[in-house]
Order: sequence, then structure tokens, then C-alpha cells
Amino acid sequence: MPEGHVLHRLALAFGELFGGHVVEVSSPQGRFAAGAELIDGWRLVATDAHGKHLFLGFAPPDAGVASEAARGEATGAGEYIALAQQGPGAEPAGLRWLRVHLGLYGSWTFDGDPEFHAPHSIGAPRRRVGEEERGLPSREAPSADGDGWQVPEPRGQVRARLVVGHGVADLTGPSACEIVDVAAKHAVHARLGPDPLRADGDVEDFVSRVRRRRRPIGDLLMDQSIIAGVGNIYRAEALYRARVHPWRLGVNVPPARLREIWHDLVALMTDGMDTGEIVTTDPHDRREENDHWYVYHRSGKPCLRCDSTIVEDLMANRRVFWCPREQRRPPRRAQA
DNA sequence: TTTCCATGAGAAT
DNA sequence: TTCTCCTGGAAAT
Repeated sequence: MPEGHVLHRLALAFGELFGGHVVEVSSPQGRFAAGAELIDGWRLVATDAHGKHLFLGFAPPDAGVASEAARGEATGAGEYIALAQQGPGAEPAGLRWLRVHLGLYGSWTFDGDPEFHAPHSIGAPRRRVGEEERGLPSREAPSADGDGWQVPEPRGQVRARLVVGHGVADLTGPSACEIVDVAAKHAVHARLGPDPLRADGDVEDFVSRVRRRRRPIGDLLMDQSIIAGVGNIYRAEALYRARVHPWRLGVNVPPARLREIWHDLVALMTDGMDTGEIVTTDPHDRREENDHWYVYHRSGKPCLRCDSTIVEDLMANRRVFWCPREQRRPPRRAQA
């Protein structure tokens, strides 16, 4: 159940660990065999993330990066383009893109030798917050006589496996894993709203998309065509921090408050991208060290700020949490 | 051992 | 609105 910060974190990790390298791509499970064949032995030259979609751009191993913009930036080993961090216009043409959506249970697990920095698993379901991101221990510890790291056997249903000389990334349980061309990639971008973690994320775009809808703000924040990357935790926490009731209609939330929510999400999700975990509580509000959230999964417990009992309800079949005192009810609740 | 559930989203009804 | 799919950890039995 990774939210957008995880995908951006993954895009950065893939750039650092695989960027510029020729990658061996396979599908141990078999369900991605045809797609893997299309990029097996190709070079990772670009990464991108938008909302909960991860894109890895591959070029033929001996081709330079096609576009003018990319020249000199992604031609040698270890070099690549991180598109989410750049403005529009830097996208190389002619790449084959691996598009991955982790859905409910997808995760990437990394392993590698000590040179392959930071083996870790990102996006794994049910990860307890605060738990250190940690990968599988290498099966083969480096030994004194020069035996190096060995690629471990796939563990579980590995849909896709990416291998470079010094490390491996295994993908399990994605809801989407496919090879797309640049046109299909652009179609994905087109149906997504602005992403607080992208360089081209535009707060006014977000505001105007929300203000057009007579739907609860809690529902709109989960709609990827309104704002991309926000999931159930960031939705609940951002509304709490802005003191907005989840059922207030988007059209009734003042633009200034929406801007506040956006900028708060930029800060919270950037922190999540940097640390790998979602922490939304201010330090002085924490009563225990692991009080990472104000309302998410805290129904029945006291509000960290006012001691009111946190409540929950279903909104579009997803649990939504709020504090009835910090987030006052709207004058009239939206009809379910 | 089995059941339940989850940071998701698209299709079917 | 309900169903469905992908997986695995925790809770329930």
C-alpha cells in the first residue's frame, strides 16, 4: 500500500543503483516474460515517477540517449536522467519504459554487494511504521578469497527481476508491470493530477481541480486525477493538520486552505521520500516515541492534541479517520 | 491452520 | 456501489 513518496523514493534508488547500467531483466514467475524480453540487456537511462506510477526508461545498450536534451547527461555508465526532479522537456525520445504500479501489495526488494549501496525493500505491504527498511541478508557473504556477492534465488512470486553486476531488484505483487512507449507513458501522465513531489507539480492546478467538484474533500484527495500520489494515510493526516473535515465538499474549502494542504503535503511527502516512512506528527505532540500519526488507524484513541476520541467511517469503501473536535463537521454532511 | 485485512484502482453491476 | 486481482503478515481459530 505504498503512497506516492515510495514511488519517488524508488525512482531515486533505481537511478542511483541501476542508472547508466546495462540491466539483465527476467521474470522468474513467468507472468512478465514477454515484457522482460523487450528490455533484457538494455541500459537504464532515465527514471520517472508520477503519483503511484514508477517509470524506468531503457535504451539499447550501445545507443546513445536519443534526445538532444539528454546528450551529455545520460550517455555513460552511472549516468541517467531523473525526470521527476526536472521540469518538463527533458524526456528522451524513443525509450522503452517499464511502468510499474504497486497496487495493494506490490514491493521491490533490493539485494547486493557492499558496493551496491543500501539493500532494502521498498513498498512492502504491512510494514510497521518505524521499522527500518531492510532487505534480505545476502545469501553469500563476501569471503576473504575473493568470492563476491551472488545473486540470490528469487523469494516468493517474483514478477520481474532486474540484475546488474553488483545487485538485484525483485518486484513482487504489482498491479501493473508492463513495457510502454512514450505515447502510452504520456497518456498516463495526462490522466493524473499534479504530484506534490514532482518539479512540475502546480498548486494552482490542484486548487482548480478541487474547486470544480462537489465531492467531499476526503474523496478528492484520494482521486489520482485531482492530486497524484496521496493515499489513505496522507489523506487523513493532511486533513487533520489543516483542520478540515473529510466530508466537507471540495467546492466549499477555501482556496487558501487548499494551498495550505498542498504545501503541507509537499513537506510531508518529501520527508517520506527521504526517510522511507510516513511521519506526520509534530514532535511536541507525540506522547510516545512511535506516535507517528494523528488520526490514521487511531479510531477510539485520544486525539494527541485535544484528547477527543478519534473516529472513523467509510468513504468510497475506504476507511477515513478524523478528530471530531479538531476537524469540525461541515454545516451539512454530503449525502451518501 | 485458516481467515482477515491492507498505504489501490479498474471493471462490472 | 460491488467485485476482482495481485501477496503476505497478523489475527483468529
